Amino acid sequence: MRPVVTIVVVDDHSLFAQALENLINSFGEFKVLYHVKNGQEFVKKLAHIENVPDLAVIDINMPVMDGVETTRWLKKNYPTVNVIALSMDDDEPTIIRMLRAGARGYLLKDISPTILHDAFKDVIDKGFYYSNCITNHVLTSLHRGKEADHELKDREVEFLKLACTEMTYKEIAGAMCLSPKTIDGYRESLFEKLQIKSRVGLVIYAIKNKIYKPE
Amino acid sequence: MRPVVTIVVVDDHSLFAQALENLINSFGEFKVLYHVKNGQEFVKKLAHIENVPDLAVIDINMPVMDGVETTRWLKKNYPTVNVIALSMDDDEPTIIRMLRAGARGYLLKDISPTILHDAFKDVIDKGFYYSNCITNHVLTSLHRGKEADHELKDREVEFLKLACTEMTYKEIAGAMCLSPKTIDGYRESLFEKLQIKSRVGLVIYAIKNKIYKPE
DNA sequence: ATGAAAAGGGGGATTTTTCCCCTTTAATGT
DNA sequence: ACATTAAAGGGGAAAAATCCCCCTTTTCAT
Repeated sequence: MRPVVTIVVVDDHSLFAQALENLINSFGEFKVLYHVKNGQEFVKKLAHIENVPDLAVIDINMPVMDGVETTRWLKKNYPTVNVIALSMDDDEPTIIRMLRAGARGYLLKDISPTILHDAFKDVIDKGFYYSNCITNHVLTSLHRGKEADHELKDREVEFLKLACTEMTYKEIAGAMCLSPKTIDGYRESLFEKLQIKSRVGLVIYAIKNKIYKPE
Repeated sequence: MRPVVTIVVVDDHSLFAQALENLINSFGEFKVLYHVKNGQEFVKKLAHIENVPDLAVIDINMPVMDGVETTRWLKKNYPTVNVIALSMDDDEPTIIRMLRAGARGYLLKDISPTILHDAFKDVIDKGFYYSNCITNHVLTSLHRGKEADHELKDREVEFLKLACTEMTYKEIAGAMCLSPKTIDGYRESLFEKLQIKSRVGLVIYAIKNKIYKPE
């Protein structure tokens, strides 16, 4: 008989977190220590060393300190904690970033309790859990190879955020302390990288990739 | 001693629905009959008359048949069912639409189980539950009066959707079988109504108001 | 060390977007 | 019946976005 596996839930929807806590506890083999609203609260809680769990179930879309940041911090400071990412949307870039940050599994919020249970067991016993839909995503991504991995630079991301406002490129140039011509260069190189043709394309890309979050 | 209140949960995140079901049952005074993934499934379930609940907890963002549609249908066909809307975002237009559709309460997913419990009791006993943040929203909306209720016409919504693509206005005009000049008129009137200055403003507005949904 | 990128910037042309003022036709209210 | 308003459309101009080809300086890997 192995000891009870301890778990922490990190999710800003506290109703969901609470409900999930009850569900997990009902499995019997697991014990939820507590749940927190975001990464920052988790960091605070972890200051008390007795609160370190075996497993952390982390939501990706959170204000303050999101899932990717939290996972990265956790892997650096408490590498023994296994991370399972929990998210509503299954967009590929997010999955990749989450796995690179150190997550051992990725689950969508529309799964069944049974699958959740299986995933927990797999991560504890085998060290990982990858559902079919996730492996498909990752495989297609890897298949496309590294030449398509348009990693945006900090400066480009900054520009992208401003491009989602009603500023003209000239105003953006002023805000970034660059010449309008340089901004024009950024724009053109992004059009090429992202395979788009207009500023609307920039906005849509930024929103899909959570570089700009409306509301 | 009153009889047990029966509840149905409608949410496409079945993990959340399941977890919420457990939580609600743990209150003791309520009994969740079943949970479904969307309005269409709810309609099917209701075909068996013995499955009609006292209360329906309905998520707003669902594929297939969303919260507003579901509530409207429910109020027409089963007016005795009380509806509590459950959502992640607290954007005002959505709240207004949901209340107009017939919801008796509006809750955010980041509330505590206690508040959830109170809301259920209020809706059953008093027929409504409005949290502080919601009443603020609604009051500010009502305060702004009816002249600011930019209800968009079908044609404008159609234009707005196309404006979120990489089509030029000329192409949009072609797609909508209108002169480019008419499209220019739509654009200008929307700029006025929505208090914006550029096409980026249109895209952001459309996304915030769920007229265009990226992925 | 040296050639190749990468980062910042310029000139200039073409389209698109944005803006303002104006006309016609059809629907609508009083 | 008549005024009003909404919807579709036009002319024309200024501003912004898009595109293409060019230059310098720095950084960086072989």
